[in-house]
Amino acid sequence: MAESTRFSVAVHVLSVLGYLEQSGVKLVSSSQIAQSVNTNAVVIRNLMSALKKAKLVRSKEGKNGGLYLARKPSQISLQEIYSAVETEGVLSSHQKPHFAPCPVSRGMKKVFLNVSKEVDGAVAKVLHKKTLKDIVDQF
Amino acid sequence: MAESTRFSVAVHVLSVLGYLEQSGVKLVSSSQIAQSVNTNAVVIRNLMSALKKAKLVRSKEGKNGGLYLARKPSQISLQEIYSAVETEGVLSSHQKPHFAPCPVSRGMKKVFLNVSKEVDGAVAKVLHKKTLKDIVDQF
DNA sequence: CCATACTGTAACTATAATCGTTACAGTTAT
DNA sequence: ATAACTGTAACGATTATAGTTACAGTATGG
Repeated sequence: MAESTRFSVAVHVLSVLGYLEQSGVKLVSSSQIAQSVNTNAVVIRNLMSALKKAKLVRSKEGKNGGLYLARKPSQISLQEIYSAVETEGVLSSHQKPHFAPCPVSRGMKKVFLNVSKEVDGAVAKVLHKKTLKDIVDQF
Repeated sequence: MAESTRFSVAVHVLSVLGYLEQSGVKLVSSSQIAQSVNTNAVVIRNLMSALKKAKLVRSKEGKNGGLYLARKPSQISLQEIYSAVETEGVLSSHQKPHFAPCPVSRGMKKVFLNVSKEVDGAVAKVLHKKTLKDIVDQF
């Protein structure tokens, strides 16, 4: 499987919200955000669905509605964004059934999972230190 | 894009070579390895092509030929395996053209790349510490 | 020296994941 | 009421990856 770009789009989207918030804009519509990302508004709304579940954004429905950050950018870590939109870790194991006569084949899944967990932990540590504010301040 | 499983297959393949080497087996054919991974022999040979370029394995052609490790398992780090088979880092940025009027859109690529590099560095550090021997010893 | 069993690689097809689109129901402001 | 939004389902398009077929090249061993 090719790697997901959901995380990068999520960071982009939240950065737009954070950036405009600084300029006094309270609500941003999904189609405005879609313009910035250069994609379809529905793609943004689907992503927002995940970000809402993670309580990173809130929305106002109806006319003149839109999206806004649920917290201050300094209180949103990239790690939270990551886990909100990516279900799997950074390394993915192949999922073929094992070949019973081979001990390596039988044990591979478990062994790889341990490596995978360790890598995910290191990634989480890096992302935990960075907040959305750190990103927004660069614009 | 769905995430690549090339790394996990590469670790599996090299583990098979390392494991059998311990049992005195000098050469393993691509179809034997394919059985263990539960895939096609050509998939293995294509992967081996990358691993040969990285000088992690060698091959003997012709009848009774096969593949073998170029170095001892203790001298092969998971980091080397990773960079041999994965061209991109663990985080991938979306590649849409930017929307010129939006500063976030214009700057996003560069900003995300910095995060990406930092994450890749952390992953490399973890993988560098682990060798193929550490993996093989678990079987 | 020919049959056999391998590697190496190109070219093509199949499959699956993701993205994008259409459509429409629900909600709120004016 | 109408217009402008969000929310979500369903479907189609696109793309990445895996798998397959085919065959040339190479070494071994009878």
